[in-house]
Amino acid sequence: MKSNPYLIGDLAVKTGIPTVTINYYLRIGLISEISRSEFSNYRYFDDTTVRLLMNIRKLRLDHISLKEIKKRIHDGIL
Amino acid sequence: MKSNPYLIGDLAVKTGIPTVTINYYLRIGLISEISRSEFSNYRYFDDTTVRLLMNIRKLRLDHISLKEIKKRIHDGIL
DNA sequence: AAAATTACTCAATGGTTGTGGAGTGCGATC
DNA sequence: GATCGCACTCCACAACCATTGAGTAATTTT
Repeated sequence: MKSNPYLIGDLAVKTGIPTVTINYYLRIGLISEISRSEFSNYRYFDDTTVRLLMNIRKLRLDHISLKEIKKRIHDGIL
Repeated sequence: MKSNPYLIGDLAVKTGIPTVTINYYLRIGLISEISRSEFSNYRYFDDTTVRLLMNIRKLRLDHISLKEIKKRIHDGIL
């Protein structure tokens, strides 16, 4: 039972994080796509990605480093 | 959304129907999108659309008219 | 102080999508 | 024979997405 599909631009609208930053987070493996378009190679995301990004945004406003955030995600705290 | 998300190009790959034709089917209201990207305005589809298009393809190979197909869809036969 | 790291940010290239309008081949109708 | 409708098909435009390499300001490390 999945949720709504999103493309990267939708994530930006929903989270307030610019697409370039989200692209950066993808590049460093902080977040990842749910699946991909077979044809266009576009990345698909869903509501879990939105929630994760919102949490990341909060932590970043508290000056928590990306390394620490990555660790928390890996530890299942996020 | 219930199943995997698709963009129009994915539908073309999965059904063998060219994107231009799918676009035409959309234009005349034979099929419709499940939802849309808020940001890019791209159309999202899912597996129900894939199955519907495959049925349409079969009927079309049997020279069933689009009007008849549209009627069958409306009547819930498809 | 110099060098390195962090967290972005920008730019260029090439493929994808939406939209509207116009064109095409073909069988049916007048 | 000309016109009509059907079922596509093509075109041009603008916006979006993926990827890569490079740049940058601020902080940290050496």
